Amino acid sequence: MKEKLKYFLWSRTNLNDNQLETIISCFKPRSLKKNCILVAEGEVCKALFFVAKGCARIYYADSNGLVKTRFVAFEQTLFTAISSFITQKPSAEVVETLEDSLLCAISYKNFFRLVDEIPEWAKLYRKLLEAAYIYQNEKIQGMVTFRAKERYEKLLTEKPYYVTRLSNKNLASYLDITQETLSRVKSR
Amino acid sequence: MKEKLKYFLWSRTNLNDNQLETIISCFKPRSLKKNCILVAEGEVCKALFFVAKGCARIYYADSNGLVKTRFVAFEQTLFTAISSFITQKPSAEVVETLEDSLLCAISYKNFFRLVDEIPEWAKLYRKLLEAAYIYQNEKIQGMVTFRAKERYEKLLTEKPYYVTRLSNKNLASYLDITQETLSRVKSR
DNA sequence: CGAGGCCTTGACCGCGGTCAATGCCCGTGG
DNA sequence: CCACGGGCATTGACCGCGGTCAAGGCCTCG
Repeated sequence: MKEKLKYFLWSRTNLNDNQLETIISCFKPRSLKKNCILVAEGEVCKALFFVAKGCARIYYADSNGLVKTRFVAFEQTLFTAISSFITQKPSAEVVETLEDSLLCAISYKNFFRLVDEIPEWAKLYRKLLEAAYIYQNEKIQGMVTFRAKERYEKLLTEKPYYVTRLSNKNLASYLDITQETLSRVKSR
Repeated sequence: MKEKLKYFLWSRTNLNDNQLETIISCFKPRSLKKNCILVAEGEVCKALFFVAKGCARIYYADSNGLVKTRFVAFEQTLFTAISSFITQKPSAEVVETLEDSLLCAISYKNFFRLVDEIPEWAKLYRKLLEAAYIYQNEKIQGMVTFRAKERYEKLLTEKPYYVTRLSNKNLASYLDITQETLSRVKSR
């Protein structure tokens, strides 16, 4: 399982073997059933995760208790409840597996120790933040400029695995529409 | 004008005097009338700006040509068309002054040269990215969980200067509603 | 002055949310 | 093995928020 993490880091950074080993030894493997809560609402997010297998989502509940999915992490991605992870304040967001999954987790402490000690790791962190920002920005644009049906069709062509791997319920939540309208949209 | 930038950096970092001077000397002051375009659509954003006086906004046009305001930078803030600045690809976003303004600008080259040379500056950049991410995340949450009237009222209590300093047109664009509904919402 | 932009108000209507009924699938236990 | 229950998906009826279009008034600036 750690091989995937190693390959992921190796292919995206200029870390040397020593550094790679130090970093990877900080990650702890975790095998989880589907629908496991990794970070609960109100809890401080103390880890960052890598998905070796399966997938997980990050969601929050709006004022009416409706579930809004901010992000779905599939294989080969690093993710966490970023805001809480950065600020170490209680998280409005919940992290939950959507399938039986194999994850690797690094603690807040170790993560930021490495940021201070290994410049190349700090650089990776910067890249992550940049990517996360750009992702959020595009998501906002999508939500603001496209209507329900267009958002679905865009996702279907750009990231079809979202449509195939997620249940309608979760997909609808990710697109910020209701199950019912997703169902209608799908059937033309 | 540079005094404000100096104080801004001094109060937010641990840069020593030498470093502060190097950094500040990289910024070029610019005095601009209102409604000046700093970065046009399709142009690569080659600078990051500090607002000493006045304000500027970042917006983009949706598929129908409607203007959507992503961010408004008032005094004492660093800002840019982040996505384009990071990737050095043509910007979908436009940067425009909303009032007669005094800005300081640092070029892409100098900015990232400093990131490599001065760790404390790299740290500031990280903080900026973190803050930008958290800002976007909250904006998404607000758009998804509140309706037009609630968004306006939230902004009115949390950042009243948005309501007082921006024209209805720009405020509506920032809230992602039309001028007409903003007008109706304001009059109860 | 006139022209153009901004704000307000009214009439209309469509997207998509809400509620409800029904059917389907699947895991669990008798 | 089947019966049952709960979650998910589908479909229909309804309706409200907020967008669109249009008209009229006001302010600013050349």
